[in-house]
Amino acid sequence: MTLILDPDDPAGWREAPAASGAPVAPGAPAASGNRFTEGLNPEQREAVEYRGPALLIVAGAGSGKTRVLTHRIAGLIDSREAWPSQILAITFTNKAAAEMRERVEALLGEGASGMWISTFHSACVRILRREAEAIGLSSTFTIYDSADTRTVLKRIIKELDADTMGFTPAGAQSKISKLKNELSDVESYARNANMNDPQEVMFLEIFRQYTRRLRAASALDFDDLIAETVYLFRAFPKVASLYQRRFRHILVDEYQDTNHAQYSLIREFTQPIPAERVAEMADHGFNVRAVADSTGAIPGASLTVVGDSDQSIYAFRGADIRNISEFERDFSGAKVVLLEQNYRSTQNILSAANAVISNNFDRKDKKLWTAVGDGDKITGYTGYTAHDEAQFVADEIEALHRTGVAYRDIAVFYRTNAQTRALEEIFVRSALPYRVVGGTKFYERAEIKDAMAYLISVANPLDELALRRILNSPKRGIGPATETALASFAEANQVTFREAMRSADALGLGPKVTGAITTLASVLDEAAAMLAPSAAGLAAGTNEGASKVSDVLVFLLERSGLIEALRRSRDPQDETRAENVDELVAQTRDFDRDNPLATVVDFLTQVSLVAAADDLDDASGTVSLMTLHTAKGLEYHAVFLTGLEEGLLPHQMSASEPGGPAEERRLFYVGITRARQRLYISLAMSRAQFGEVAVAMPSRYLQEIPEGLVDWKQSPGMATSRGGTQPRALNARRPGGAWGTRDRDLEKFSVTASAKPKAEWANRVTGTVRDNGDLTLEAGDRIRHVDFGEGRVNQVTGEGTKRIAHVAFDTAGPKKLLIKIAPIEKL
DNA sequence: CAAGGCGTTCTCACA
DNA sequence: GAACGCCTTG
Repeated sequence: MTLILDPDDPAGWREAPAASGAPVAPGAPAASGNRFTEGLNPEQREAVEYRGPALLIVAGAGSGKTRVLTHRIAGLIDSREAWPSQILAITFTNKAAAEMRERVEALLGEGASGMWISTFHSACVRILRREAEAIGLSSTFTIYDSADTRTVLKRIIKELDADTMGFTPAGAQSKISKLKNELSDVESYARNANMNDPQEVMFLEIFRQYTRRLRAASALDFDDLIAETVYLFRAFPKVASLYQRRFRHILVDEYQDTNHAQYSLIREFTQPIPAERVAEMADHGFNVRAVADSTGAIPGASLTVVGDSDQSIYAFRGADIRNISEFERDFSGAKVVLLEQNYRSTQNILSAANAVISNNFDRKDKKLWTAVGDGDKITGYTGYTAHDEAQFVADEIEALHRTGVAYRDIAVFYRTNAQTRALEEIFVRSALPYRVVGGTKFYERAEIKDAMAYLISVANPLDELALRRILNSPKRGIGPATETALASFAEANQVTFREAMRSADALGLGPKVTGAITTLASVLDEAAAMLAPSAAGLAAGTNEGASKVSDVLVFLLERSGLIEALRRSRDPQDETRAENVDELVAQTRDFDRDNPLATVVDFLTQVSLVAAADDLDDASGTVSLMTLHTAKGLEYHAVFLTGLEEGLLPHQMSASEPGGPAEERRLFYVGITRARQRLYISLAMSRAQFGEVAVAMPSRYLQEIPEGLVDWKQSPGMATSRGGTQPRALNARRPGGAWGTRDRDLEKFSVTASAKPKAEWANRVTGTVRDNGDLTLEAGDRIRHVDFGEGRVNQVTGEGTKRIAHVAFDTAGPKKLLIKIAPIEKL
């Protein structure tokens, strides 16, 4: 095995300053009173200054943990206790990583190159690409996302006829993911499997096939990225030692969401290096003296973790809350610092959060408090339909905006992505600038996946999945039968799918099909040649002389005919698709500009690892819509929590999982604590599911908010007996318990849903899109709106199809309407 | 043998 | 409400 120096990161191996050589005695305070602790409260200061092998910072929501982390890192570097290159900080998203780097650099007043601040997945990819050969992978391995994984599993299940035994791609996927997060592989699973159970035997076969296929394609799934890095370190202690020697300070954010594999990885990073291996490394020319102790060994890196078990919301992907609750036991001599003072929210918001989360038993009691005062009450609203609820949200956003709150300081959260539809319809109609963060992402669109598959096929010729994807896209008359013929030819002749394509002549297919295949194969070969660096680049170990990513992509798009097929198509949707592909090209141009010597593989990696929260754009000046999961770690002046209904929050699927309702409650807690000044909670009494309208019940968590904190504009109680009885306090306990699943309540709801005039509510805001064509309006015109009645146009702004009428309605108040589609008529 | 049309299936959150 | 899979047609 060769010990590899980081070619693009020479600073990483510089000799460390003497100061970091001798491990600082646990508990010894660092120099205090420096500029990195000014303005911090005593607990924060302690978290910044403590020096020792292990530190747990229990950071309640909004307690300034990012500040503590960045100040801690800056302090370590500034005091010369560590070089930037000796620091490894793990964050949850790439955006958080970029932000942390900026803040550290701002504190230091200089660049801090060599510092690794990244997500678990990015750090692992970086290591695995460098050490790929050791574990029999190509360094250009592909990263499969869950859709890719599902496609592979679908094929396997079909081939094995496993669906007859009740196996589904989704089911197998989640089981395999769970196993990998526990660091189980096919062999270890096989050892413990009950071979008399046909179900288990079949699953084992699926798991084995899946593993084999990813291997053959030189591909890793998301879970592999972590697990393979752990295996690498365990199987090759010398490789592990390189990283253990280099990283002396490991910091992990959102520690409550780490799973077993990630935990194991952290353990590997913080292992000490025994004296014999240190001596061996010294023989290989590594400078180890600066970090070795008096016995000749290198002590384990110091570990700082930050987390809040109340914000643990990723149990579904294997996050183990015990990692944080048992930290002190795992790392003996660990110091714990508690941050409870909140600098984000008003007391009313915190009181609601505290009250809700206190319903989770089995937690360390922790109460957030603030010095900023009570603030406004929480505003509540119960809509009759999801559209009604969305209209409330839109109206309140406009009201906030009129008082001077910028759109970018407002966010709307929901439990499931499907809930965006109603919100978007209303927002578009209200001419409200918004942005859906995450969701059906750009890179998940079919045409983008196609274009990416071309790049992947060139970068990693072993990737059969990518090849099969592009085989008949654009349509070249290559159907499933031809695809199967190629696959069996490859199998029979022990060659790769790609080679089978090159020798398509030998398959005895029709001349047209054969021609299509060989043409595609040679286009890919030509593109592959573009990737090779020049002799000078090879000698220097850089990518010099290779074509730019954008050039390779444009070449592929043109020569494959993909872009032409989209442009020539009569399908109006293909026009948008062509634009999307153009957008992808523009992105590769940006990438080339920002990363001059980067490879196609670098681009593919970056795309694979973008997180939902990464495409947040603070400068966009729009309202942000996102799921509660994506919202973690963010904060807004005003927050709308929507769809607070049984079945959504808690989600239906959580009921059957142990700990499900408690995790859903934490999700609610995370949502509440994102708000700085204003919090809105809302729900609908009926919601479309499966395309059908279903009755919705208020979420059980709503009644956990103390009565006095919420100002209900329309409470669930009022809504049930609309127009009839007195408004009933939401929290009023009735004999037999609060509203929940009792039949009586169900009746009430269904009465409203069915007997109440449908004409009035079912279509209060129609879901259909109108087109008012070239209706012209100007200030002074009177109009009639289907929902809002009559009003007067005050102003018209915008151009063409984006013209917006600012209307003062006689009863409904001021609204902004997108003229083209608003259900209005001129009077 | 491929392409397009129609009935059937669900759908949680994410790197 | 759309993505998938099956079925018919070209």
